[in-house]
Amino acid sequence: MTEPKIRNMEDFAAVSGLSRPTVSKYFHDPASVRASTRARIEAALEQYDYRPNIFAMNQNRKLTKNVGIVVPYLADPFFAEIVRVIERRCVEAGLSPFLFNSHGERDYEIDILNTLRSMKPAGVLLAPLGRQSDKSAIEAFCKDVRTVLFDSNLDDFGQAFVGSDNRSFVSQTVEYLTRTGEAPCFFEMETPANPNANKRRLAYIEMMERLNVEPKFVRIKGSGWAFEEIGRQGALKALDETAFGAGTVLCSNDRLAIGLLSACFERGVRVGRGTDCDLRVASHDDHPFSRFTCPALTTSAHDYSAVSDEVVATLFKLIDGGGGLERRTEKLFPARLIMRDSA
Amino acid sequence: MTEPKIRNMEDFAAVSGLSRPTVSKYFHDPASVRASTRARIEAALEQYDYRPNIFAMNQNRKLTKNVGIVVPYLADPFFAEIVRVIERRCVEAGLSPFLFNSHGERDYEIDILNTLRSMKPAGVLLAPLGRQSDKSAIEAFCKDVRTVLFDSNLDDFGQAFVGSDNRSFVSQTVEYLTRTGEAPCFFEMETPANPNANKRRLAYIEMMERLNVEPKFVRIKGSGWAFEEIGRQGALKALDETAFGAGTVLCSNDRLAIGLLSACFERGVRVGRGTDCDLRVASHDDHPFSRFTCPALTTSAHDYSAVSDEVVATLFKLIDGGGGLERRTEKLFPARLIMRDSA
DNA sequence: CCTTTAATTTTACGCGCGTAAAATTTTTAT
DNA sequence: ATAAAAATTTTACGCGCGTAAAATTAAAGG
Repeated sequence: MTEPKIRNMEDFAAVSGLSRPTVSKYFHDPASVRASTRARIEAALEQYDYRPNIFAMNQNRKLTKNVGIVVPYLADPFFAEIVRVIERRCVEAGLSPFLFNSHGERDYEIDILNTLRSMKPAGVLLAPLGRQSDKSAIEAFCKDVRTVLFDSNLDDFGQAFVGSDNRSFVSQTVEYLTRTGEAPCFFEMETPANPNANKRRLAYIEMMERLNVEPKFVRIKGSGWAFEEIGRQGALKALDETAFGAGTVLCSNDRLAIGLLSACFERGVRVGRGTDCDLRVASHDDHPFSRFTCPALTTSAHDYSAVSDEVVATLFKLIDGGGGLERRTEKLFPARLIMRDSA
Repeated sequence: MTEPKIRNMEDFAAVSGLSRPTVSKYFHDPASVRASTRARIEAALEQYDYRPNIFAMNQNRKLTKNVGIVVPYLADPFFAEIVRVIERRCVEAGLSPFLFNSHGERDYEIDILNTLRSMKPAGVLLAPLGRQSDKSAIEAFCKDVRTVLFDSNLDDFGQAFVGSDNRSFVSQTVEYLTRTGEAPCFFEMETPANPNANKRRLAYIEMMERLNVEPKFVRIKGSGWAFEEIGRQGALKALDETAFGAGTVLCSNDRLAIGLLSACFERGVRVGRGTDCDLRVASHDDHPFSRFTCPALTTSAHDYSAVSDEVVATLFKLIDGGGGLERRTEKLFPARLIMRDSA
């Protein structure tokens, strides 16, 4: 080809026979230029496949189309899955999602917030670490950048919170287990990283009191994000000490349950609701792998799709609203009980 | 505070008592300014916590410190895990990793490459989709941007490839299974998305021929990235048709194996190497969950750490080398057999 | 202590684009 | 057809920073 090299929007406008600002308008919103102009630009686009410099664009734009998505630990399939859906929604809406992983560490989270601040994003979807978060850093960030919290609520930071209703999760599993057998004991980490874990514990206690049954806990040690291994080790110890006396266990979350099921298999403890079984196990989250445990895990499912939709919808409200919402909103979605073979 | 508001580097340089370009040098490389100058900047930094505009910085920089990391499907824990390690290595080295997920789709991958091109990254670490990739798009991209391919090799694109040695994976599992029992049949998808799957099949055939045993395949239908479910459905069908005759199965990858184990449990097929077992199952990848299947999965492990280190080291060579490497390199890491209870 | 050389800082300019306001063209109403 | 209104395009300027080259300062050598 003997086409002249297109180095910037100026060059591209020249070959399109238009002025640069007109082309600029087109890239900001193709509908904002006349149809005939749009056609000319798109024709030139085919021929030269020019793309605006992303940095120069964002530098001066009042509002970039960037959206930050921050999760505490991306190697957790639960977050990988929810992020997968959210990211797609953003792209469909013409936004540019940027994905950040806090790696379970306070310092990473702080660095990410600083990076995001300098990216001047249209909005940020933040699932905070929880207990480990630097609350004052997050509070300061939320004042500067329009932020929607999801998964874990943190004080009243951000313009909105979208998550699942932990009480709904627990009430359904406890009710089901009790109705079809006996009230469960609660299997959880001693010092959970995530505020949802605390809410689930409280909901468990509340449910048990309503049923007039003494709440019973198996609390295991451990830190970090290797919940399956923590659950497995804790369960091995508990099994050896016959701590699950009752015969029905409700795990705080599916990852612990996966470890527990692995320990049961290793110890020859039969899990399920059959008469020949030793233990019933249920849990919360509907982790992507809970379908494939042995036996398949009975669990309370997040409405991944509804949560993702609401998170992105809230973000749009923030963006369109200009200055943000009038007041902070909290939206919680109920769980759906998924009965499988483990309980 | 009555401090003047710092709006840009000019302001910040003023309160530091320096010129803006000196401050600019500092941010590019703190060691490039005199110690006394550095001290003054850092003192001012404490007081005003200014951060340079990331877009303006990258716009003019010959080489940004951005690194693109692209994986075909982030909700696959295998990729989540390897990305987790790579990302940390990059941060430790002072680079800014940006994570992209191709969502298993050709169009996403193309869009990501376009976005990356406009980000003028110092380098890109690309795990391509494989069969679904738009080869010419990737080829063109690799010519413009210094790229290290990992996980899946694709023709001779990019400046280097880093991955695992599929033959090493398969030879160890086949050898082990054969030595401790009998030669396995091979469980795989009919039309795998990933070139590694093809290499594993060829390695299996080669190993079997060397052992003078007829290769035997169970090939299952399915498309997409829900490998566990595909494996489960395929295994249910195969079990019902007693297609695993031999009693020893080698799965192309752990995710299929997870589905297979789930199917075995459902059908009451006992998996393991004990005399009371019906089937031995082994696989490849050492997926983060393979430790927690029931029974725990015998598998060939990637050397995640070595691969990650090498990927990042290769990237550094590219960056430091300025124009890149003299010639394309390929580095393959051998697998490590992990004996667990499934075989 | 003075000159030469090296290290550092400043001057001066440009990057690629957004955007308000001015100029132009197109559409609508008369 | 023509004036008024609306839509669109162009002019003109600035954003925040990188960087080559010039100017300055510090270090080295005699």
